[in-house]
Amino acid sequence: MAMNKPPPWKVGELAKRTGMSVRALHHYDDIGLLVPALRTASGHRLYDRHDIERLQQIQSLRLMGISLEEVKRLIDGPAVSPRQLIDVHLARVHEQIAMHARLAERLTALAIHLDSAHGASIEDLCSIIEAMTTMEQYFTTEQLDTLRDRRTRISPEHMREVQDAWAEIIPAVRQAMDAGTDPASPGVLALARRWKALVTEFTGGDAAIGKAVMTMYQHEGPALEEKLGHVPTPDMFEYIGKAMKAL
Amino acid sequence: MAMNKPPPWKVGELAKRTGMSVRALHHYDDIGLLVPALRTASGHRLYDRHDIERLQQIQSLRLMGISLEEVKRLIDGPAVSPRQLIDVHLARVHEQIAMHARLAERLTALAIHLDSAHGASIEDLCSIIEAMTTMEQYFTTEQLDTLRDRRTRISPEHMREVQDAWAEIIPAVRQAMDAGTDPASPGVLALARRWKALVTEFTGGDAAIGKAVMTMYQHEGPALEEKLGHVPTPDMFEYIGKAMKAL
DNA sequence: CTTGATCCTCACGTCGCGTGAGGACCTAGC
DNA sequence: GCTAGGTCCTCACGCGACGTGAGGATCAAG
Repeated sequence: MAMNKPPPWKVGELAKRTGMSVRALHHYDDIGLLVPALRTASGHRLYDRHDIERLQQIQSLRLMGISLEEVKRLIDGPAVSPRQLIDVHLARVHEQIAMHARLAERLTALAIHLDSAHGASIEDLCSIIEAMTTMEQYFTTEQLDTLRDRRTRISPEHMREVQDAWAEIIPAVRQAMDAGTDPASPGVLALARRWKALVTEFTGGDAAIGKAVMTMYQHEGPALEEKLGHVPTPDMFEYIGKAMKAL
Repeated sequence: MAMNKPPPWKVGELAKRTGMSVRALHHYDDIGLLVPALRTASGHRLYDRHDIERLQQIQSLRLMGISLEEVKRLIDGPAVSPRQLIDVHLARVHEQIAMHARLAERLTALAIHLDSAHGASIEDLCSIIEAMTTMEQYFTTEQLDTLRDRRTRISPEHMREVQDAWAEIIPAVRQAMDAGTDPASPGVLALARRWKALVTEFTGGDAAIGKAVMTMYQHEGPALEEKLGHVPTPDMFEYIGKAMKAL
């Protein structure tokens, strides 16, 4: 038997009834969104039936995530069509979702990296992030997924073996190239075979990934060298390419 | 041949190099996140190598959506483990996504309603929203999907027919009930048959939906009456229930 | 008349800067 | 040496939707 008190209501009562805070109602008054129909001599706000209807409209629209500004425009002037506003607003929400989804993906990938390299310092954390964002520039999402998937299946020891192999091969190739050795010479061919094997293992035979890696190295060469140690330069790609043709 | 000027750099140069705004760098200085190593006699900020590394860390962490406050805590004091922070942050992001996804669902449903009832005023818009949010209280998401799906397959004319049928049946049942007519009497049984058919058509035979409708009417009775016109009361449910048992 | 609840009006804080305002400094050409 | 245009400095308001007091007036009940 809720004895519904008749209007006019004071802020506190209205707040309780509608589940709003008194401060919010004050705010709506301040910005002219919901100005109470009357006030007592002492200045207390008194809301009438019409105000309450308006407040319910406001609450409904706010539930849809519409800003107070837009709510006001919608209620006060039917200059904007509801349908159009909903569409625009929905588009904004979808954009937000897409952004947050991308963020969540990055964070999840980051968490995986942190798990594998535990005891990570802030520097490690940041360089992983940097590497990830750099990779995002050059690889498609699927390619990144493929690489991530493959990485999880590789043991840390093997990872180090591969690193060591590159650290051995790259300087060797540079030396041969600088010495003007024929790319088709047996020594260079041996290097090319090892090179090709390493690349194939990394790319899984996917030529697109191989190309992406090359363009990444070409653009980010100096920056990567600091982090990875030994990085092939474009002329080395050319040189070893000749050797591979002679295989 | 980008001649990399050596540090120290002034704000404008650093801003260009890092893609930040000068104002942002000022802000980071203000909050003590990135205080330039030195200043000229006239007060111009000069950033050294160390500052730049720190800025790159800041940028990395900001890319993951981490707040300036947390970035500061992470870099300055390794009191918080990166891993934990990422997890917490990821949880927050997922929450955000869930919220926005729910919002998008509501907005999409709303858009569908607006399409069917075109030329909708703001009042219509708000009452649709209100009805939707009320329904959300009583039906599960799948039930709402089912109902929405079924609604789209029904022609507007049929919708009106159903409305008219209820407007006829409900007062008739009330009259019979108030008159103390036996629920098993032929007239009431005829009403019960029509009632049952209408309910079955709406619920699609789903008892859970039927129950949800009943509890909704019981809780929201008076509020719904204003909008839908004729609404059955709990005692009418009981009365017609007896009649249905006698069918 | 007192007391506790409710009401009022400022006004600052949130978060990450954008955007001026008003003035000092720096570099280059004359 | 002077001037002009670019860069730098320090305030300080603004955004969005209120939360959270501060300090004081008003109201309803005992």
